[in-house]
Amino acid sequence: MSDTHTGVPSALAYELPRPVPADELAACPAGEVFRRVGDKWSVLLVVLLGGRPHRYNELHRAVEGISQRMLTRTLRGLEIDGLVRREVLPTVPPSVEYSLTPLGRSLLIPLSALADWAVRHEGDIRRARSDSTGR
Amino acid sequence: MSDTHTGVPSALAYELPRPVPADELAACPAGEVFRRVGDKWSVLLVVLLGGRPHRYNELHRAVEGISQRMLTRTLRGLEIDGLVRREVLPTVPPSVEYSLTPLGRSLLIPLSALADWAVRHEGDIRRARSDSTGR
DNA sequence: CTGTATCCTATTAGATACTG
DNA sequence: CAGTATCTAATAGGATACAG
Repeated sequence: MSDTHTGVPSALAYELPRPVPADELAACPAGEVFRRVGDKWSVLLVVLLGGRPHRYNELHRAVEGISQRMLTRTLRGLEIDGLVRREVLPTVPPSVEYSLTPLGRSLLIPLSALADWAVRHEGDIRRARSDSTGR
Repeated sequence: MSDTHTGVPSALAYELPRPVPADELAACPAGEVFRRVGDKWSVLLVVLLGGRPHRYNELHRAVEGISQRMLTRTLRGLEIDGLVRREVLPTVPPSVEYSLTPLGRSLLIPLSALADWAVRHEGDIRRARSDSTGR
């Protein structure tokens, strides 16, 4: 890296879509999405449903740690935003199947990219944290 | 479409890194990252600093709506996780410059992919929401 | 200019009990 | 099986005042 910082940090700049001006960010829908996806369970559920459809209690067992309340709430939120589809099957006793909509599946792609980043840089973050905390 | 599919339901399956098994997700560092990045201000600040380094009050003005408390707290969090660098310049009065670390810049890439998704599907989400709520 | 400290509110999430 | 209802604890976040 030859340049200090007279603009864009040079090494990665060509890989990035573009520099984003500040005023454009404020009105940007990205904020909404990051909060939808940034809660405690949404990503987990989306990725899980990305593998295959699941029934309610199936999700409850798979996620481990989620309360019924939060499972229901999170699924409702995802359903309202059009990411998840809820289908009641006419069985006795009733069963409900949750699956990703096409929109939900399309989200899975950038989501996976971010998850990938997380896996690759897990160590960096933990190291940085313990440099701050531990010492 | 001639499918050689194994059992993956989606037409998008071949675009995805892989189906993620449930037990792998629980222990996965992705959750940590999505929460770090899912709070109200982190993404905004990271993307902003991705454009160029900023000083404290510069960020305070650029973000608009953030309190001093949250600006400081969010920057500290990002610094602790090694995404942001804080440099005190020996001026009078003192000035502090915040910039992305290489780790922070690398995060900018998947972050931009997700932001891109948000921009492209903003309408879909709003439509889904109003189908549920307002009607 | 660059923060800290304090107080207060709203939101998130967990636990538990109950229902069609 | 697939939820709802209620209560409570923890956390996030804003407003304001003050400080080096």
